[in-house]
Amino acid sequence: MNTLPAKTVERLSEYRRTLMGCLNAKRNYIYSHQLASLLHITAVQVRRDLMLIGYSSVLRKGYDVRELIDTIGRIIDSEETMNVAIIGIGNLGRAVAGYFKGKRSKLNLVASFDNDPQKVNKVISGVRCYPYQEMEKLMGELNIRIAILTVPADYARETAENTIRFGIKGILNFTTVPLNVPSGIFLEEYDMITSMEKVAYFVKENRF
Amino acid sequence: MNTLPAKTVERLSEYRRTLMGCLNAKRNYIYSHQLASLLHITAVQVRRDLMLIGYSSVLRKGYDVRELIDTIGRIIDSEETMNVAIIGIGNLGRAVAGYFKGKRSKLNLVASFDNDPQKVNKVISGVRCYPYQEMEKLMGELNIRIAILTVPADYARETAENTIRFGIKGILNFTTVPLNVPSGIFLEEYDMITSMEKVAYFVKENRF
DNA sequence: TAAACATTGTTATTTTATTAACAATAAAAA
DNA sequence: TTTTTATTGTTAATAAAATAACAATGTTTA
Repeated sequence: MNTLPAKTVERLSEYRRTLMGCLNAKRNYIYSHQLASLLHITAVQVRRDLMLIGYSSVLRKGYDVRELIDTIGRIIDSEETMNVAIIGIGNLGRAVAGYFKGKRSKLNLVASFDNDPQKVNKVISGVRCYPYQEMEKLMGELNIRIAILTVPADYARETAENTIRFGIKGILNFTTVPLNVPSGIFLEEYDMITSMEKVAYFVKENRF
Repeated sequence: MNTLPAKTVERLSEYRRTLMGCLNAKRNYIYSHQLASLLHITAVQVRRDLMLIGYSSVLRKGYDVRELIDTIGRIIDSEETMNVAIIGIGNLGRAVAGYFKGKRSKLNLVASFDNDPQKVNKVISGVRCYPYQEMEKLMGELNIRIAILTVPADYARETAENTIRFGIKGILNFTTVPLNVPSGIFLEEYDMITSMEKVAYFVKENRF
């Protein structure tokens, strides 16, 4: 299978969680327009995305919720679990950690790192916090593949370089410092200030 | 001036902050390719964005950093300050509040709301937390235009509807629940789980 | 049974975003 | 002074994403 467009991957993640909600509500089949409306997108978008992953419904009966959840999982999850660490377990790090409570099936938060002695060697938001100095050793031992960067801006670049040196393959950068990474490392950045200023701009303009 | 493309607005926010860093470093002029490289994008992108806001440099001298900061401000900031509230001052809310410390010039965080008696009427992360019940009254009094939604998923929809009823014009939704809003309200959503699963997918695929 | 209908999968079209190409031009070098 | 060079602003080309169009087809209704 070819690599999917990034936007499709994002929506697949959202489809799956929405579908899990449907299962909980004992709904076993769902039409494209229903799934679309739960996510406030169009039915065509849903059908197109599902086409890309080769999923087919029974005509006029809608999609089999459980089956579709599985199919999406086969596409976007890895075979074995993928281990994740949070670097910097301040407010933001703890918030992110909280999302792992609901058990992301194949994504495993296995460690956090910090250099605050108050935090080190404690379990914070459900995950053990290790001293920053042990990162090198533990990245290997725990087979950590993804780093979530929630350190203060001043440490962003240095920390990112370290995680890469210690073998990380993907970084989710929540700091406001833009990173660049060598090829072979996947980088996803999210900047909250940008989002806030964007909202302010469009509110001011009031046409969008 | 026509409304700018959303992506351009996002980059303008990033340009400005990068330029402020330059000013601090006593750099007064900057070439498009230098600004680009600080953000790990292309010089054409920078020039194109600046073309859209009608900024011109002195040829071959690069952009005047201070002037460009001002120009961007005139485009993306509103005349008067725009007031913001954080709804739900848990870990994520506190993390967001932290970004206002550095004083977003025209974006003012004036309140947070929560219904935890432990938090109410205290100053948390630099902002006073008011009881959820007072939202209606204070949204008007404090002239709050933008709501940042950092409540637990179960409250997302209800809370969003309330903020809209109380006069908010823009929502930045950090919950994992997709919202839909009436026209005239600007909605920006960010879903951390989606980002994490996206990173996991591309790490697994290892071609992007 | 035949006609109308609802839904899907997919191709075609449009829109949006990015990248490339290049003329214009001033500074620096010859 | 003339030539070369570096940089910009802008138009043209390409790529990516979203939307529309529609044939195919099984279900329901008449």
